[in-house]
Amino acid sequence: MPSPEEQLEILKRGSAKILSEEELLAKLRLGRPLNIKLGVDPTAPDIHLGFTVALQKLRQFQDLGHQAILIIGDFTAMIGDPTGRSKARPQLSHDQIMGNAKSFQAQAFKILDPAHTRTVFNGEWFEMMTFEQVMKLNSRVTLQQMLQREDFKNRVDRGEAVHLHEIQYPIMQGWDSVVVKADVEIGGNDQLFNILVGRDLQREEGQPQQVVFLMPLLEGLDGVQKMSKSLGNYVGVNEPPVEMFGKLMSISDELMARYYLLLLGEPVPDGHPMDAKKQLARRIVARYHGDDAGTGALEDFNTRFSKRDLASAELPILSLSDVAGDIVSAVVAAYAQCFQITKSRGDARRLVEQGSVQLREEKVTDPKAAPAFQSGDVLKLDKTRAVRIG
RNA sequence: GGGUAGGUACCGAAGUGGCCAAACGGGGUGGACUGUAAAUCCACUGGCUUACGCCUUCACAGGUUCGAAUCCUGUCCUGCCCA
Repeated sequence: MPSPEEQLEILKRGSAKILSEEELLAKLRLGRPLNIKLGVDPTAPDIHLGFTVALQKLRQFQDLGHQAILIIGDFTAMIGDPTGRSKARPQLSHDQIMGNAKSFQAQAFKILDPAHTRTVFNGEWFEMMTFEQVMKLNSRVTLQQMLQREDFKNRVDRGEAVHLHEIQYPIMQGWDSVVVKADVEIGGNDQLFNILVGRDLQREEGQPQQVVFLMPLLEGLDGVQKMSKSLGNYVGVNEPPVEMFGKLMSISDELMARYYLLLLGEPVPDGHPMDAKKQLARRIVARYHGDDAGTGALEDFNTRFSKRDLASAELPILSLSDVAGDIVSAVVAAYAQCFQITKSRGDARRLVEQGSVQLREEKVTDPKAAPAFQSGDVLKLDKTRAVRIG
């Protein structure tokens, strides 16, 4: 195992902020595996690339001999982390949450080392807390402390509702740290406040305080807001290779530089940005689906988009019997059958009228058209989707 | 509890009896241009319909009216001020 000093050097790489490095070094010198906490709220069934930034750091801790503690916030998910939000999250049912939690764990182990991971659900301790205990916990935090938070303060200033249950969130996250006796808590850059609350509570409980270990936030596909499930601007690690590849190809050059840095830990290579982006996409697909899938997705992309050769690309098959009738019906059926996307006939008609739909490489712009479909025909729906009639 | 301002489509926000499926902006989608990039330009953006039109929608439930997002009553929710 590397020396504490060496470990610190390794761990510092790619981090946004550590409070404090001295404390971390002192803990590393204890010579025992540290408890490294990372919390997740299973508010969606997918882990996205943004979250992998923290997961990868956690893995790095593991590789240095430390113990990962993955907290699944089944209880806190019901509240929802208000961090950075301008309004309260919709509350999820417990069933939804547990379903998400399950697939979540599976995905997390694409990155984490299961042998050195302890997974715990925070419902374990929150569900049985008495109101008395809750009040006691609450008595340690003041309203003013909460209002120091930019997002709460903004909402107050703008005259928007801040519900009391939202204010509980940081306290609960902090209590998690007490329960698992965290030595270090990893989080996104916006988690400073929440993690500091954990330190406060640990001190109150007479525990050593956790080190705050913040990772940069990865921007979502829009390049502006952080990658998040609820904003829909994310790339899930479980997404099919082709989709993942496609999403990554759609990012801006500027964003690509961030992705290189945060996901691959290196700068953008020289050359045409498009080639750099293809490499980025290939490597990330390979990371979660294997090298073959990465190469396959790249090849698929090349035939499909670079060469615009839909005919020889692999396409979902839409049965000939499903396309009886006019072109609009066929488009609706294609979205529904092959992509699980519900389009209204109005939507489909618009696509046709605006020149998005092509049959056998020919634009079909008349919604009334009822072309004679044949087996093997390629029906292009929009920029990225096409099906083969089979 | 009292006063007061509000609750409009994905979001923000107009509209205060018919011309409202509802201005405008953002977002989203499609097209042109490209590198499925950015920027830009154009179009579309409740459902059904080729269309005329029909249906559902302006917190919820009733009511007035030939006609309601708009008026009345009740209910629920939120901000602000007071207690």
